Amino acid sequence: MPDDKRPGLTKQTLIDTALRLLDEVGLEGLTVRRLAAELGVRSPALYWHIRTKQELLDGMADAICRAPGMGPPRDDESWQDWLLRRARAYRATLLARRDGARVVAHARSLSPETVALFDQELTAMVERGFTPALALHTIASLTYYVNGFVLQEQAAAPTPGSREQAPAMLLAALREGGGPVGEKAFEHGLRVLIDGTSAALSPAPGTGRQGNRTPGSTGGASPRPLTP
Amino acid sequence: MPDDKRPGLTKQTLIDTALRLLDEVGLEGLTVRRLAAELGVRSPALYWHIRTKQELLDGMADAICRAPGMGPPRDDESWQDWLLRRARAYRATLLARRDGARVVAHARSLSPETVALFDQELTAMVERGFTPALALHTIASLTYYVNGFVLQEQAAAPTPGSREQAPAMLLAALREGGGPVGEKAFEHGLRVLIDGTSAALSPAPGTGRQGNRTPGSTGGASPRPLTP
DNA sequence: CTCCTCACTTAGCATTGCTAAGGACGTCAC
DNA sequence: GTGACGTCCTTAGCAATGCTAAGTGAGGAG
Repeated sequence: MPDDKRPGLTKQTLIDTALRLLDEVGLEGLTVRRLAAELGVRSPALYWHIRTKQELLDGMADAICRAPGMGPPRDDESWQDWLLRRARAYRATLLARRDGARVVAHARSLSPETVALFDQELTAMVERGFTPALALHTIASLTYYVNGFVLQEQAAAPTPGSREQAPAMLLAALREGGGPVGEKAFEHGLRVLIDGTSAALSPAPGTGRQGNRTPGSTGGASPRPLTP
Repeated sequence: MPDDKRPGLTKQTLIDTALRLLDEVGLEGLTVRRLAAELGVRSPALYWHIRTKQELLDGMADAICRAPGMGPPRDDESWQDWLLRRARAYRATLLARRDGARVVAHARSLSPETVALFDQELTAMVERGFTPALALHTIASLTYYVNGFVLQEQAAAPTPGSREQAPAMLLAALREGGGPVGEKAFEHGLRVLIDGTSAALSPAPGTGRQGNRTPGSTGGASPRPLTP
């Protein structure tokens, strides 16, 4: 089906193969020579399609950021539900690939397509009552949280026996509610961020904080806390 | 004061010098040979004091994590003020050193001393009304946020001219309230996290969410939103 | 004085990202 | 046909990396 041009290799081919190879060998093991071998060519051949290895990594990060689940909300979706869904999908995408978080952390630039997708998300948020700056800050904060979270999650060598020598309160916390990573920890921070955003978007009456809302466009923003 | 033994070099000396050198040459430029030259020795000499370069990086990250401003709150400090202060100090510490965030992101383990300090923080939070698990999740979320934030902040090559070709809504956001990084963006996410934590700690009456609080120890936890 | 351990040296290995130069192959003008 | 040209890949190799192996000199213990 793919109406291929002449070249046997494409930048996109490199990126796809590199992502697949990443799962096998990890970021440390992802060398230019190894990728070339996977593609059946010699390593300098890759430099006809990419200028530097960093450019390849940027492409990989970009592909990850355009995973299914990202993108603007559906029309019937509240911004809370959408942000929850998006953040979970984003974490799942990062977790799905070995060293996925490290790859996006090392990326230096995003493609115009991804920026455009991001812009659609901002637009949808503004339609739901956010100011542009508030929308940007909200989605940025959420992204930073997920990045930092999965980065820790994937960096954590389980280190068997570390739990035994944990100090008292830390040990109590571990016994009570799971570690600092994992599903429960992620959901906690996620809920805190969404709840806090609700408060920032439409401050409760009487708290006297000046909301920087555009007056008169209450839209679909609802201040109710989430009900998990 | 330090009762030095014979050796001219110490693991601590390596770490301190490496941190100083990091500001000069960045993480990419921080090679074992370069550090050895800075210390006036040949590169294999360092391997008498460290097992691997990663161990050096771990030590550097550990030193960063024990910067001034970290550690448990003062007695007269509310947990909100303390978390705010701590998060700001943490960000400032990461920002102060070139590639500071990348260094802690690459770290694989923390020293027992740092874990103990962390445990003191958890204890102080429990004294202020948190459950151990809630305290752990809260401080972990905050740390992930700051890590992710500064990581982005220090990765951002300013890319002059990128603002001109930004899509409509993104451009509006940039004009309105500053970029996705910087002081304003950081403070926004920080406030959202603290406000959301207040809600999680003592849910507003009537919302019907089951708080996992230890009943009867309301402590110093106050549900008021922050007044910036 | 001898021995031993510590702390460092010289020499070098395998691997890395990347470059330089060349060569096979197809297309197109003439 | 044929030569010029652009595309895409090759072989060869460079400088730099983390790290290891083996040796060396200094200083204390006996």
